[in-house]
Amino acid sequence: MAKKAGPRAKAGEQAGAARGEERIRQRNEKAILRAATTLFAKKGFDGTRATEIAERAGLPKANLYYYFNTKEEIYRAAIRHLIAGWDKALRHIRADADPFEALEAYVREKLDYARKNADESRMFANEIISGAPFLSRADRKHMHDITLEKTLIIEQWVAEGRMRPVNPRHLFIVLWSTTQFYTNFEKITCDTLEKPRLSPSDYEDAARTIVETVLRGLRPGKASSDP
Amino acid sequence: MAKKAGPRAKAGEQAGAARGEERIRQRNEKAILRAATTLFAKKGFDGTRATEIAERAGLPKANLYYYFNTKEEIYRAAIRHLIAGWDKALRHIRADADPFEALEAYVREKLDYARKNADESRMFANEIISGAPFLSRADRKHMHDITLEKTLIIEQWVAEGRMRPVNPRHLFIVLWSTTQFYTNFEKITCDTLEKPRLSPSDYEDAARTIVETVLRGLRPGKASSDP
DNA sequence: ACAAAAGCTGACCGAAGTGTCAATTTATGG
DNA sequence: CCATAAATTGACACTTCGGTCAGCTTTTGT
Repeated sequence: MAKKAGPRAKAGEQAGAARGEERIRQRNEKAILRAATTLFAKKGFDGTRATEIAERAGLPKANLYYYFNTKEEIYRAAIRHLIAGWDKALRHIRADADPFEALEAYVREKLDYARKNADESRMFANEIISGAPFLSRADRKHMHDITLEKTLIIEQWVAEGRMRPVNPRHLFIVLWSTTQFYTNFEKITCDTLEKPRLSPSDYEDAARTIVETVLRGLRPGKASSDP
Repeated sequence: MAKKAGPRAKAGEQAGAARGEERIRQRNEKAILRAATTLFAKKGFDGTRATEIAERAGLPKANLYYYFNTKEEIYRAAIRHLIAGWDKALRHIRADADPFEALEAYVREKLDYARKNADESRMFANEIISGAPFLSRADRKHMHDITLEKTLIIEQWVAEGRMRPVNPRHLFIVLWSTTQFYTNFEKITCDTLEKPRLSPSDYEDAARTIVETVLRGLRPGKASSDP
């Protein structure tokens, strides 16, 4: 199939007037994706109605289908967008950096990213819990490759005696889980902290807790393993 | 409304033949709840069709509506069930216990519970991410109260110098996030560990990692905070 | 200025899904 | 065994929702 969805779906800004070319299309697609992400995050794919997305984007429903062929296409576009931001924070993990400075920077940035992009973060979590039915093999490979690369750096640090021995894959899992929990499970976090909403200072407390528990446990030092 | 849903919805086993009283009803409700939990976990409330639940429970759809008035009622019943298991693992946190033995036992049991009740755990995660629209105030208060109680114990341990200073609420959040991540986000965990499925030994590795990072960081010892 | 392309939209359709019901069968208690 | 309650179910009513379409308006290039 694939018959309509606008006349020129691809072919970015190749030449000619770079000014406002495709301005309208870009603005509307962005509005649709923003609205969709918020709704998908809260209500999931099936729980979100095309009409709702349209309303939130300030467009009539039929207009949605001028830009996208199906609701699923909107969902996939949103997923693609958030996959692109996956590895941002990982750039701190460099072999020539100080392990603990690098890991702390990573934790703080990840926490910050989740806070500032709460909807994306939640939508992603939803997708994974549901078994990642819309993640392409390429998406998963990408995430996997990036992780593997950073894994090797951790192993190197361990080999150099700069950190305690640790399974780097599990370490990343622990770091992901903690940094995403605050945003993804905001409701339960708020209940626990007895706050109506999470403030920046709560995120600061979170960062400190993660650094002082998870990371401190990895600092080299005489073995105090058994009591 | 609320007109049907079986003749005797409540009034457990009060008297008379305790043998097979209400056997059929009990069996069927259980089958429905089990089937529903699995589906709600994977596809969310709106993504799950009443027909699917019925099929999975081995019943015709109309029979579902003999036991429950609405799909929402099924969902609520499932939620109620899993809230009941929330505090199981927390029983290890007792003031007279050794802090690290207690915390390790807690971590291991929580990990184990999540693994063995993956569907419930995922359904719960789904509910929270979506903003906990079906959690009653009482449910939330229950969770909050239990947590508060354990929080005080941690504070006592800190005051006695048996652990490093830590914000107990954040500590619990870190512990929840890590212990639930493996099950809730199984897909991403598998990709990261390069396994098709998680084996018990992977969970053992997870437990060890959590204990050796998160918990080790809390052991008292001379301050090695700054480099 | 004007033609062609892009953008917009109200009205509509068919598929699918929730919940209903009346009629039938099965279990239970005396 | 019979009467009454419980359990079962196929067929159906009603609604909602994803997606279409034909014709309209606006923008753009020349």
